[in-house]
Amino acid sequence: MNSPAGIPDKPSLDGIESSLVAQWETEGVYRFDRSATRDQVFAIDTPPPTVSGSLHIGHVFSYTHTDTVARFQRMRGKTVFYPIGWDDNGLATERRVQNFTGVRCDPSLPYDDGFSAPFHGDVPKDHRATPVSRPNFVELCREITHLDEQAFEELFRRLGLSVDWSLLYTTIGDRARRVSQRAFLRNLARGEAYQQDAPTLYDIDERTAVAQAEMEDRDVPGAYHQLAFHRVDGQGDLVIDTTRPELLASCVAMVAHPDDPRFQPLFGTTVRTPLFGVEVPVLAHHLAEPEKGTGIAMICTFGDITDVTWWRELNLPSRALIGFDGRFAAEAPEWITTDAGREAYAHIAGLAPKQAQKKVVELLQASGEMLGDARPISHPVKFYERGTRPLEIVATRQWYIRNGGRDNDLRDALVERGNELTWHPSYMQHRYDNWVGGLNGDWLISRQRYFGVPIPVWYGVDTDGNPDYATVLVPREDQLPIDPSTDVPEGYTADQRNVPGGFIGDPDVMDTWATSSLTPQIAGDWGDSNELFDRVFPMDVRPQGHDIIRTWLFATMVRSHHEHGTPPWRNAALSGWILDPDRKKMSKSKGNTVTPMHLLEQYGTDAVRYWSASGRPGVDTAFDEGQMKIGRKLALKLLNVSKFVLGFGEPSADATISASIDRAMLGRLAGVVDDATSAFEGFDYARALERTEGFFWWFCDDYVELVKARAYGTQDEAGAQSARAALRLALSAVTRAFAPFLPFVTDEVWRWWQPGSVHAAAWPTADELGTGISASESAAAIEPVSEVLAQVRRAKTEAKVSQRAAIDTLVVHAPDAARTAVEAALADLRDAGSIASVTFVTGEQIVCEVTLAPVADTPAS
RNA sequence: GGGCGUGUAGCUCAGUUGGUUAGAGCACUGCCUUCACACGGCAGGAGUCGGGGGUUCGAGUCCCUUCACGCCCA
Repeated sequence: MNSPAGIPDKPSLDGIESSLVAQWETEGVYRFDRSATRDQVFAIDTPPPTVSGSLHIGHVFSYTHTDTVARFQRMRGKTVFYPIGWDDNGLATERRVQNFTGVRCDPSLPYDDGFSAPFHGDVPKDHRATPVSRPNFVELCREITHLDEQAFEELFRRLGLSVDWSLLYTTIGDRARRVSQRAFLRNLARGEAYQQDAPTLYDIDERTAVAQAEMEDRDVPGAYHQLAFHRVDGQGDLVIDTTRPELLASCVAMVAHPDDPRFQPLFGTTVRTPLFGVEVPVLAHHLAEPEKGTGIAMICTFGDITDVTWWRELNLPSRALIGFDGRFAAEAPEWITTDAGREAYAHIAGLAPKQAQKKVVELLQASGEMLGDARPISHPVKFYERGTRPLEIVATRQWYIRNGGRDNDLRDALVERGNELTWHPSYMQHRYDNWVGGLNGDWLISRQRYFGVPIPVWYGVDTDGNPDYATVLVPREDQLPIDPSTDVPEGYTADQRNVPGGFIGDPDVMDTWATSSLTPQIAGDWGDSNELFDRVFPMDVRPQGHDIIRTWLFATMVRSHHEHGTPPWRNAALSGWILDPDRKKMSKSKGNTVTPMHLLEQYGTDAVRYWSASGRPGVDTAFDEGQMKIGRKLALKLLNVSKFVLGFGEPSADATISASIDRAMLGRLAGVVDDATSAFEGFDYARALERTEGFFWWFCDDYVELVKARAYGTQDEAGAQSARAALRLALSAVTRAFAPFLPFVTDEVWRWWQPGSVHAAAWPTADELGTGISASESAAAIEPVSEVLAQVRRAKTEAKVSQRAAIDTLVVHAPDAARTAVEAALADLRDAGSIASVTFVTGEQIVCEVTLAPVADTPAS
């Protein structure tokens, strides 16, 4: 058969990606229409990937899921707002820059405009980080992230994501800084943002405060130490168990459960701490656990979060000793008044907690105030999720945004906002509810870091030269973005910086989540003119990983609730993770990640997308190259069957689809299209793919085999026209139904015979297939025919002859209804099976007796 | 300790409100060089649906209980 013009003789998948990617860009297939009204728009709040290294196969997986939905909605006629951003600010980037270039930021240094980084990768192990100014450090961060961003873009384009690249943003870019600072100032004006001097979880290595969402418990070895406190009434000792004896100098009280009869008589009395001799009260609080240790504990400021609660609720003094450097204060504090106590403190002054513990234990053992030996245990301790040493609690001034952690009304309102979302899958909402319900403080957003969005305020400086944090100077919104370390507040001049009566800039930046919680506002260009924003907000869907519900999803909800009084989206679509073959989560730290580029090259993009799209929403999925092989097979099959079907040529203008089996095939396809459509509407791309794929293989294996002879013209003209028209109609619909999953091969074959891109074509509907045949009628017409065909094939396989081998007689035992269906397709069956004659016998089930034609002995005949 | 999820063939997974004999692909085995496709086609074997109990005419599906694994939180 000669291929018509436009159809290659040897269709191939090789190289189709690069030419189509370029074509899509030129044709603007995925360009957002800024004149569309909100009801015509489908808006996606795409996750901006963290730019700190390389993309791995997990990115391919989840971004493909969203892309299939975007393509579906576009084909349904929506104008799809599908932006992309790079999350490039934050600690992850700072670390990468430090490790890659061998520098560290020292904000006290002046800018050096001739500076260049000592290394670009391969920093020697013995290199001591070169200190650089903050502006130089930020420049390096921008340089390195820019390189990474180019690599990300290349991969995402190669992956065929139908994002509108003209909507690209970065979380450190001007637009993001402007939006982030504007939102903060609005929070501040409404009282949702506030500063507070309070105990804060603090990473002493990174030297920054850490939010509740960023910490995690890790089981670490520790030990119980039994310490004797001395009753002031001289009636003996009170013995406690503690894992942190080094904090003894920070002890402010003892605490036991109010119902505990062992300690009830002691409430209201005082004891003296061992070693330091500080007099502290014995108090009652319900959080004290009678079963834990000796049933009574010491409260230190601050050993853990419970200490903070006790400190607050029992109105205790603050006796913090560990500073920002993670070391004990150099001078003995004023509350230690005895000479012996001050002498003891001198031993731990300036030490880190671990060394201090060792020293305190030695001293206690020497004084006899520690009973017995330390008893090793394993217990959970709070860590910054990126940190290596336990968090300390340090009293500092920080900025917070109210998130319901200290306000039940707000908490309830945020839970209610969660109810306004449709969650996919629905059980993911529990994680949100649990997280919101379990909050125990507001959201700490200030970070003592460098590569981030500056907190856009200054403070007055009093006549003594001390910052007056109560006098907050703010910029106007039209001045944003600003950097308070270089910009000057209105009414001041630059030479008034840091001088009495002048001003001082806030040195901190915002937590990266404080900016990424505004992705809908950043992507939608929220601001003075909301021409774009009003067309896209609230967005239709937030796709994201289930592990960041407590951070990204929740934070975005908080900002939108405060600013807009609405959820930021209608749907939340949570994707699962990629697991390695041992069912462990793929992550960089485990070293089991797989990079995607070679897979895209080896199997083709469509094949990798096929594997991705077969991972069901929210379900963790094993990395499986086998699925990619199947995806490649599928793409090849579509290529080949398209060539075959189109090779029959166009049916005549008056062709009618009259053959029963043709109409039944289209009826089955109509049901599949309906199913795929409703699956997609519920974000279940995997089901849409599965249904379409199931139809497609049946179509190729059975239907095409059955009708190909008729389509060639072996029967009458009407039959040929019917087959050709039905084949083309089905091919068109199937190509479009596969388009969201296999964007390359579908567009390749579509362009052989249709104008424009398949991605600009309409999503198939049951109506256009025009049969009006129900699913059960289709099945009744098809299944007996498929069954007979299968039995004929089996007979040939068992006889070890070719499927082309001729059959003399076929006797079909079948119930009447099945017989009617088989007779309707009898000519096709005889062609497909090379069957000379067929007779029917009434029977319960379909059973075929096959008599093969004798095979000639001589090979030459 | 609380919450959520998962457990179906050697592997990866479908199985919608309970309804014939539990499905698909991979892998494996056999056959077919066939005129769209050998980067192919046709066919085959293979499962006590994690265990136990219950509801029901009927349970992979609903209820209870238990085990294993994973995740989130404390």
